[in-house]
Amino acid sequence: MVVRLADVAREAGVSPATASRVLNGSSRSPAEAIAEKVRGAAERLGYFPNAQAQALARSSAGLVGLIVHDIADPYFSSIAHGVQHGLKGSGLRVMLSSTDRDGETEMEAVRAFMSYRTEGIVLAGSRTVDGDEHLAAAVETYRKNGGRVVMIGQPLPGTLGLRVDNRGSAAELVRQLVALGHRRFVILSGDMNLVTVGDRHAGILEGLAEAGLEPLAVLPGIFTRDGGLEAMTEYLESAKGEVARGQVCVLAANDVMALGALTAVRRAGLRVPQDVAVAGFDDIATLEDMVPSVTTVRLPLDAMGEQAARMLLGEEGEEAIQVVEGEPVLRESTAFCL
Amino acid sequence: MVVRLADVAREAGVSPATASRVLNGSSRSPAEAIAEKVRGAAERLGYFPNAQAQALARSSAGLVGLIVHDIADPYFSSIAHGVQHGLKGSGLRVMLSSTDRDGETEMEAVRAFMSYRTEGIVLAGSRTVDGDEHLAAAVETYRKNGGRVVMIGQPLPGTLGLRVDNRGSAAELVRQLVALGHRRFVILSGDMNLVTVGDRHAGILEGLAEAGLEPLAVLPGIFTRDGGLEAMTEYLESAKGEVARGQVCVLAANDVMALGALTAVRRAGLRVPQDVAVAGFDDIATLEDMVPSVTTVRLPLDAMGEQAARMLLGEEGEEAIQVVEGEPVLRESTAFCL
DNA sequence: AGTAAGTGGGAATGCGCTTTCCAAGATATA
DNA sequence: TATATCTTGGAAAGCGCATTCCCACTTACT
Repeated sequence: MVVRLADVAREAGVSPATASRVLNGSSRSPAEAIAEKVRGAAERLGYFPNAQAQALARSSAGLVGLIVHDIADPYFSSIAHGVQHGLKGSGLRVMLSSTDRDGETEMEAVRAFMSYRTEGIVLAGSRTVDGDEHLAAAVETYRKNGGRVVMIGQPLPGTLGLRVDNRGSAAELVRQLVALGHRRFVILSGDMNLVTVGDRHAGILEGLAEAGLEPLAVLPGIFTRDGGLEAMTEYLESAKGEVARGQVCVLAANDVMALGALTAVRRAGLRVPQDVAVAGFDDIATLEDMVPSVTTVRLPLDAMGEQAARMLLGEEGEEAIQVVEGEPVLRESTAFCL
Repeated sequence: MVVRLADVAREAGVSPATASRVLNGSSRSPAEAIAEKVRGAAERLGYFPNAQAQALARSSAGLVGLIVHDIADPYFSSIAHGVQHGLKGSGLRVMLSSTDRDGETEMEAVRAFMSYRTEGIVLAGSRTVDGDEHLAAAVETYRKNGGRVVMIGQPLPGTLGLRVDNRGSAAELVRQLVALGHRRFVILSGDMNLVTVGDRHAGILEGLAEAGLEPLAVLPGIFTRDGGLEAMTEYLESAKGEVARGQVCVLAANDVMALGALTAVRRAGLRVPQDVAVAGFDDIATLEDMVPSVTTVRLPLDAMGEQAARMLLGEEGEEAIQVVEGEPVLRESTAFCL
């Protein structure tokens, strides 16, 4: 049914060894006349090398693993795009795992990638405050077995990765907002068990402290658009007075939460930014088409994915960890209104 | 360095055959006492099966391929999410290829998936009007070699798939807009070489024709947000008069183009929907947070991905092709203004 | 012409696992 | 007790390919 290398060799009247040398970039390549015969035979028979067999023989599978929390989230899909792009031309294929933020699923992905002998793993998605020992152990095992791991966000010790300066960037955002005149902040935090959330939170508090301020409220929630919508809706219900007293500036833990919050504000019949100013974090693509445009901290997501891929390929010098600074981008959604 | 099954077997004092039977869901399972010894040994040694070797021995790799035009595009990332979800529990892993709409890259992906002996391929992304013979041939070869192919959009003949009724849905959208009072339409078409674009275009014309209308203009462009932005900007430059004469309704070939168009309109200092109404197609997630909310045709993207996965698994009866109807969702961006 | 060095192709081995196929022991039936 | 029927674990043969040797043969040089 399926054409094997041996079939091609027979058809071309050569040995499997020769056929192999012709069809795969071997260091030794046979005479052109023979090579031509082999290629002709392969073409005629419709030969496709069996990647599993190659992987076994070469003990290298030509795969890399990509783990993200949610591929439908623009944050991760941009990174995924960058990774694909960065891998282009390397001959490596990517295995994707979208874990829906489930730790067990994430571990399972690492184990699977271990089994598939992927050359490396790009692991995007926040670490959690408490439950990472298992993941760390799995990653460690993976590395011991010869795989490279590039983490985006907060690299685990020993791994390569891009460390996003969530804390510093958040603090800087707050500084700029304070300079604009804002004083009354509400933090829309997301799941505090996520390290990313914690860091951004800490950065915000730091920025506020520098100005001698404290947040009016801290709203926990889920780290998604709907999470932002819910938490904000609830807040606006319970704190009508606060908002009536003057413009409030909501600092969301990421952009999708900010979008949810934005919608919540509008549904409550309030204006952005006059009544409630809103800022996000990440600078996902759709943000620039919003009206009012939304303040955020820009992260070069696509480039980060690409760089992660290059680190995996070992093309990035031996800088184990690179720090990514976010750049605050002040837009209309946080215009200060007396 | 790396632990093999044979090592586990030796450690447990059994044969490799027995170890294999214990550790992988074989039909024959040894006595519990022995099984326990084997599991213990595997655990102690940190054994991970080599998926390549298993694939070779079983001649089945436990992989499925997923090909999308651009994983960063919310249309595709939603589908990808659905596919992942639909595969959950099947033990299948997904190999991703984001092709950036390049036919050659797409072909390469099919070939790679052929080599990796994936059980099937989910192929999302529009066919092109002219250049599909190669793809069709590759897909045909793939199928002959025993793989299933599920196409989302316009299934090629012989493949399984979800056929999106682009034409009918577009016509229906137009009907509803006409009923609202709109008469002056501009079509923002995207690359007419894409079948999806052509179908939606045809549907729009059909809807217009029913009302005895013709489009004011047809703007070709690239099938992305920036494509929409550019084409619309250009149009607004060159057709100031047209817009001044009264509200124009722009029908974009998809949502991301519509978002670009929206921004173009605003940058030109015009109002949505009073001066220019805008409608998209797909109903990507961020649409609901836009102000004004954007009219579109809703496609159940996530569910489509999930269903595609199930079709690949053969869980969907033997209906080879299922038709997906889009549902027009009229929102503020197309409010009719005299 | 004779030897050394180089070339090019093939036989054979092994990558790590699954899966027949066997054999030996256990149990059952007459 | 002797024969038939299950069970169970192991030996061995692949799965499809890359690659190391090895050998036959050229070419270069003295």
